Amino acid sequence: MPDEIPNPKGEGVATRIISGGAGLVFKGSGFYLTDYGRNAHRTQGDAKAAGGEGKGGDAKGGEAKSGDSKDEINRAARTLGAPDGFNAVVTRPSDPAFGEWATNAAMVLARPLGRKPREAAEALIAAIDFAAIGASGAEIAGPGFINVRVDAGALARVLPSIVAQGERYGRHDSGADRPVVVEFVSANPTGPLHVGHGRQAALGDAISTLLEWSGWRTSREFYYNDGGGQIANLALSVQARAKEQGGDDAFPFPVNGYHGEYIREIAATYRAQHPHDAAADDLDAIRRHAVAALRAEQDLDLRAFGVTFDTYYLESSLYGDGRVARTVDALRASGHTYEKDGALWLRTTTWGDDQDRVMKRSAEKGGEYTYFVPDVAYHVTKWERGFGRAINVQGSDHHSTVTRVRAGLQALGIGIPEGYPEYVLHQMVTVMRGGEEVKISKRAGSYVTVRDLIEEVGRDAVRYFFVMRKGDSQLVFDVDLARKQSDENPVYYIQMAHARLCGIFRVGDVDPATVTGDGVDLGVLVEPAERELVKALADFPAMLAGAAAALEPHRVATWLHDTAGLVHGWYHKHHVLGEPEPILRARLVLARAARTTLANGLAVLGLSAPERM
RNA sequence: GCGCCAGUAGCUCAGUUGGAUAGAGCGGCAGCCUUCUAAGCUGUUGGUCGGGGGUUCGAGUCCCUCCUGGCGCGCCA
Repeated sequence: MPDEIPNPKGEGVATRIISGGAGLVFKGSGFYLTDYGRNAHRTQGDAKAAGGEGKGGDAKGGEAKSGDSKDEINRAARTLGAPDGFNAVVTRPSDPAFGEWATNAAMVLARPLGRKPREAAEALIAAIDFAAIGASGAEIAGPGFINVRVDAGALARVLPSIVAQGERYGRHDSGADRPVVVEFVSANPTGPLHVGHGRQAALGDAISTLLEWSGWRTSREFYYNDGGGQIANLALSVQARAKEQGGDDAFPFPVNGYHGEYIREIAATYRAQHPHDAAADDLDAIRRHAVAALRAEQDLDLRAFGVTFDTYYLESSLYGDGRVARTVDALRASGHTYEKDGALWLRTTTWGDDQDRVMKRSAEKGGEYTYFVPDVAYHVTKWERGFGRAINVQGSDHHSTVTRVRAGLQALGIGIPEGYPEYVLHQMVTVMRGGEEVKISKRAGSYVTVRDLIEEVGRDAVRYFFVMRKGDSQLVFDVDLARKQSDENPVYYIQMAHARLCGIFRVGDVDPATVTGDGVDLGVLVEPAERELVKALADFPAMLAGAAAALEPHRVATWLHDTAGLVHGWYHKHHVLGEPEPILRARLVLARAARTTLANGLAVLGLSAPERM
């Protein structure tokens, strides 16, 4: 039965599907058995305790959202005879001189309507109900763009809406409370977490949060590859070090053993805690000790990083409950397998793999299942646990597994969609310090761990640096930059913007809770710097929705940095305290809305929003 | 050889899914502290968007083809 472990966030309990203490039982084949049952879904209903479904982007009385503008433009276009498939593109122009909204609709319509672009634009402008979308006017620009203007009062009507929604501003419910499982980190318990795992932890956690903000019922899952040769290798490595420490230098160190310093430390604690095995002969006990020690280490790393999982799933449990055997039987029955050279193969080429894959090794190779069989069995459990959507965050070095896991699921023919699971593959991380690359080699043991980074530059900086780039890009982690507490460091820049906004209320002795925007004339927010800031705040929900849909948290990081820049610029150029009453009151509303929105963005990335720095 | 990803300013990277004069940060140069945090702000410098074709009103973005780099291509996980 699963252990219940406290969730550090204090939001109920998480369930892990491994036993805490003596659950690992060595089986002759080299695999492990746990007491895992079939109750992974048991606490699923609690998983979203902190989430909830948002009614996001309440546009009532606020600036019209791009979706509303688009609907109106499409409606107007149809009155002119636009073709059925027509769908206007409405964007926020980069140059404020082009207004608050722009559409290319007239240029796209020109051909089907048989008119020149600018003529089509004139007709379209005549047909659009601008009042309905909160616009004060429109003009034709360039080759046929229609630029829509919104006056200050209408633009700023979004601010009271932001204040009213508070911590919920930016949430929406497109996920409709459907369950999704996000698997990430999934490190073998053979060493501390390295920087690659760190990127995955930051990325996976942010993706999970993004999905929660989109109304998905998200479950974070950690899969332990605790079977196979790697664990045996770990045990042998520790044994060799233990014997060495006991004075037995003749014992051979495994050829592919782990050379990290942590192996010596684990060997030392083993010897201290197992005085009856002074000769270090009990390989089974050594293995259990090593796995427990490394899992504890990884838990500490994750805790330091502020990442919490709802479920821990042990590969070994798949053998214990017969899932691997059942999966193999089902695949055999599907007719997609064959025997060759004494091994059992799956015809993965049917689903686009470049070669068929071995499921079960030949007798002379040990007769065991290859890793991908439990992988398929594991993903079947995701499906059977009710996760109609599954997202795997992995390093790009695992991309070859994508095709074969999906192929295995398709071969089973149990109704799992072809694109299941979805994969977010991230490129490798290069760590730079003092202008030189720090080599990462797990086997060599001379690599940078997640905890090294956190201790050196702080949790917030590590998390931000890991999500500020698109996962597809290789990431250079500049330790020297991350540890700087200055304007060169983007995470401090963003947090400083938030702290400054808080400072306005603190110094002015104004209780933010009293600033709601009720009865305040927001039409006085006419300065370009504040108009730009208002627009950035208004775009927050759409930006979040886009980031969630694309599974790209770096968009949030980019938005935060851009918006922080707008805050700093506005703060520097315009004062709040000491201004005439109408200006003061309106700017306090802007300051509170900006503070709330920045804090929400920081929260999505798992970053703190300090009130003073 | 095959597959996936990337190539944008001196460096690190964005670029709203095909739109207007390609943007930030850092670096360089020149300025701003009796006013809500100078951990900040302002100005400036800097580009054959890897090369070449193509698609169309319009391409950093889509297609083809080369070049370069990373990661994979096992009866390892």
